[in-house]
Amino acid sequence: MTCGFLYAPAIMTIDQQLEFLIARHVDLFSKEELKKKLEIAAKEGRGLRIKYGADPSAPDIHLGHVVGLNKLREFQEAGHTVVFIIGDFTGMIGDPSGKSATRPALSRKQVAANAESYKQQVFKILDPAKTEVRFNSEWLGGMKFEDVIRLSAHVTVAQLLARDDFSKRYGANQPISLVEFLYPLVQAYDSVMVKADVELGGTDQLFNLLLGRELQKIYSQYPQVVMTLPLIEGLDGVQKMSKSLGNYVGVSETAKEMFGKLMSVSDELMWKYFLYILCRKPAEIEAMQKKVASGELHPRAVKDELGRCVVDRFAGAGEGQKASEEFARIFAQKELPDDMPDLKLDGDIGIIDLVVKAGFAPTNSEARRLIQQGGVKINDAAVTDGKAVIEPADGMILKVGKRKFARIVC
RNA sequence: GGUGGGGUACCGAAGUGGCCAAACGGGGCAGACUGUAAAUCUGCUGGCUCUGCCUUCGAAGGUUCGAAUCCUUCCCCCACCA
Repeated sequence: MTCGFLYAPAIMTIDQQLEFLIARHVDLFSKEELKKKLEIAAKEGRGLRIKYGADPSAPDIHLGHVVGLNKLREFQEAGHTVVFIIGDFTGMIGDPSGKSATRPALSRKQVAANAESYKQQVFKILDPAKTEVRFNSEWLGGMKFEDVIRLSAHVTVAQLLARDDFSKRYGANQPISLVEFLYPLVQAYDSVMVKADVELGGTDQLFNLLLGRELQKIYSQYPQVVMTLPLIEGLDGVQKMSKSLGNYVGVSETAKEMFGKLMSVSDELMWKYFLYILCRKPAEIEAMQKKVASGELHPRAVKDELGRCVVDRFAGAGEGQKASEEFARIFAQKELPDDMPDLKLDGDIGIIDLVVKAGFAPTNSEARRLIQQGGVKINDAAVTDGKAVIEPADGMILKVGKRKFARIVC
């Protein structure tokens, strides 16, 4: 079984290309328009401009982003150009998001640093040669207040309140800041400025993307095609994958971390990952599901493949196999990991101090709890007495919980 | 500007003088079971030199033997009406 990513065949008819490009979408406005755009582009011998916006405050690209990035890559494979917009202007203002605390405003320097990190990660998926990276401060930074007012005149409050999360929050007496209100408008204006043919986003972006169409019409442009892709659930299987919830797998994590995290997802969820992260064909996934249902294939084996393929793709070819083997040794055969941190000790040490010194508990109280609950082991034997004193010996192994190890060195 | 509702631990939310380090739920952590899956079950979830002590309920003062709870001042948030 190869772990190859699904790329476009070299030559496709317009109809084939259309089907390829709209695979896995949730919303699409509209298929006919996209077809028309593809035809015109083909006739004129150019590619379409596919817009995708990114928030500059989160330079950790994770599998949730990959869902959209995969689609962008597919557009590139079909000969189109991705316009990757980093929302640095809005990031510098700081966005008071309804649910969480006000996001900190970022400095110019931070934004620039984040952008670099962004590119590095995004180009694990996108083709740099067919990507145009833009910052929206380019056009927003020079706007006068007068321009802002003119822009705002195009949209009504009722239109904005039509957005699902706005109307919900308004109905529930939740605050909505004016900045948030302006956000969709700003994003829509970006579409005008980059002359987007298509804009891609998560399903939560639908309203903003559609507003882009409206605004483009007002500015006498041919409106962009809007396509949304699903927001996949994170490791907990319930909440959307996001950095703030900590339920994500980052594309820049180590092979070991990625693999371990993927093995902890639920069986139901892994199929989604096969579809949206690895872009496996639905028929292929169904075949696997049937085999699992009949008992012919163990779900663990399927998940192992998922882990190997994802790791290979983001950490480098061959890394997946290594991570899988290491994982099997540690958790199935309960052996020790290849590399674990050394902990230098000089003399006798209380078990609580040891756990804290190793960095496996933030406070003594926490360490005490872990010990009392049987989560602390020295050389595979649980230490449950908080007063125990450890005489260090070279090569002694401290294990806390299931996955924290340290080797003691004297 | 006016009216009303609020600010409690990671989050939501009870508590309105002592039985409050603070119910309950979520999350998290540990243990059992496993495929480090899910589900389930059990325990823990402020700190410490831990049968006790210290700090915490927006902030600062005050009343009281005793305050998250009462009083004063202040700060902040939300909705509605202007």
